[in-house]
Amino acid sequence: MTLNLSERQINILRYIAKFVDGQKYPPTIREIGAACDISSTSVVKYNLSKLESDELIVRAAEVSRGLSLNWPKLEAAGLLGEIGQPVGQAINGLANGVHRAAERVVNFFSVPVLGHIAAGEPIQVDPTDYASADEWIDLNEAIFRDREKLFALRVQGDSMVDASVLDGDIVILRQQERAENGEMVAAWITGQEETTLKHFYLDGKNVRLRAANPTYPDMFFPASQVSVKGKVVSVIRQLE
Amino acid sequence: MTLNLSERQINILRYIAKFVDGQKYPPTIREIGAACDISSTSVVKYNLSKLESDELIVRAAEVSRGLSLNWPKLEAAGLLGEIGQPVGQAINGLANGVHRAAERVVNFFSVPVLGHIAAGEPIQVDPTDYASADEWIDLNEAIFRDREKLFALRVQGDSMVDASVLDGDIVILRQQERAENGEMVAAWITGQEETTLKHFYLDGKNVRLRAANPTYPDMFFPASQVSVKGKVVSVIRQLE
DNA sequence: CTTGACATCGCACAGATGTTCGTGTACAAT
DNA sequence: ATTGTACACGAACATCTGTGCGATGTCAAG
Repeated sequence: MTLNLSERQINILRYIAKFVDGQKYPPTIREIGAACDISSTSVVKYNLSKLESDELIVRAAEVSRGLSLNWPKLEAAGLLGEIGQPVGQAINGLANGVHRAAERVVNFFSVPVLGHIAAGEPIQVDPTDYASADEWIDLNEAIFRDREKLFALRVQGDSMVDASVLDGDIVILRQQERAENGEMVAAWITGQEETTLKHFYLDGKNVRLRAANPTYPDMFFPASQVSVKGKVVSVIRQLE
Repeated sequence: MTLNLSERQINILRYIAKFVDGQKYPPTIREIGAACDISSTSVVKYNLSKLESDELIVRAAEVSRGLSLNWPKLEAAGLLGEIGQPVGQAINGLANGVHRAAERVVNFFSVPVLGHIAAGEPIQVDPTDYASADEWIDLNEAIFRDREKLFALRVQGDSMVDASVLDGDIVILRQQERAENGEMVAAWITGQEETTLKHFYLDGKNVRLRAANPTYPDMFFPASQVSVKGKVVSVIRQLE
C-alpha cells in the first residue's frame, strides 16, 4: 500500500523526532497534541495508530512515552527530508562507513525561524505552531558538526568586547593549530602572555590579529610568538 | 571531586543503557528497581538523584521515564567499560559499532569547558581529555529548556551591533509578552514601526530601551507603544 | 437523501509512575 | 552514649498518561 500521510501526521513525526533528540525520551500523547494543535488525546492516539500500522513508529501499549521512530521505514518512505536529516552530514567523523538507515539521528535541534529581526518588520510569534515556520535553523549543523575536537571556553571579563563577545559568553572552538586568514581564533601570544580572540591574518612571517570591532587597533607579532589553540566555531550567549 | 559509585549505582547505569538501547525509551524507576533488586521506588530515586548530582544522568522532574544518560561524563569517569556502550550509541560514533575512543561521537549535547578565556591566562587544550574539564556546558539545558515556547530570529544587517549581536547571528527567544527590568527582549515599537533587541526597563509609564553597547543612547517610549514579543534566551553565532 | 468510512472531539476511567514521608540500620565522628 | 550521615525500605499520595467510548462533522458513493 502507498503511504498517504496527512500533514498532521507528518507534523507528529517531526515533533517526535525533535522531542526525542532534545529530551532524550519520547513525548506523551498529550505533549504531541499540544504541539500539533490537537485538542483530544484520542485523536493523537488515532493518528499514532495509523503511523504504527504503517510501521513508521513502534509503540508499546499501556506504556507512558512508549513510542519510538522507525528510521529505516521513514527513510524508505522518503520522509527523512520532511522530519530530519541523517547525521552523516553533520558528523564527518562518521564518514568512514556506509550507514544503515537505523544509524541515523534526526536533526531535531532545529527551531522554527519565525522571521527576521531587522528594523522595520513586525514578527508574528506563535512558536507552538510548527506549520507556520517558513525556515528552520538547524542547530545540530550550526553547533555540533564534527564534535570530536570541540571544546568550549567561557569568556571572562570584557576583554573580548571588541569581538562582540561579552563577559559570560561561551565560545565553542574546534581544536586546530593552523588557521586561514580571516578566521577568528583563540591564540596564545608568547610575548604578551595572554590568550585572545581575534581574527587571524598571516602576513609573511608576521601575524596580524584584528579585532572584530574596528575601533580597536590591530596587533602584530612574529609568527613564532603566536600559537593558535583553536578556531572559533560558535559563540553562545545565555541570557537567563 | 572523585566519583564513588556503589555497585548498585553501576548496575542502574548498566540497566538504563541496556534498556534504552533495546526499547528506545527510558525505563521507569519501578522497572529499574525490579531489574536491580531494589524493592522500593524511593531507593531507586535516591540512587538516581546521586547519579544526577554526579551528572552521569540527566533527569526531568515529575516526568515519567524522564531520564537519560550523559555519555561524555560516563566516558570521563571511565565507566564505558563498566556499563558497556549500547549499540544505539555506538552508531552515532562509528558505523560498525566497534568502539574507538578517538572516533567516537557522543550523542549528548554537552561539551567540556576547558578553561576561561581572559587576557593573561594560557589555555590547555586537549579536547579528547574530558576529565580535565573543570566545567561542562550542557547545551541541551542552555538552549532548549522549555523548548515549547522557543523560536528563533535571524539577525539581518547591523542594526543590533549595539547589542553585540551581529549580522547573521541567530537569536533564540522565548515567547512572552512581559519582561523584567534588565532583560533583553525583542520589542515592536509602534511609533517607529520597527523591531529591535534591547534591554528592557519600565520607568513608570515609560519604557526605556537600553542598548548593550553604551555608546548607543537609550530610547524612551510610552509603555503603550512598546509590545514585547519575546525574551532573548540565547544568541548563537556561526563562524564557519 | 441516506449510508458508511474517515477524522475529530471531549471526557471519564483505570492503570502507570514519580514523589513524599515516616521508619530502620549501619557506621563513623563526637 | 549521642549525634550525624549515608543508605535502604515500604506505604501512601498526587499526578501523569494511555485507553475506551459516545458524539459530531465531512464527504464521496449509492
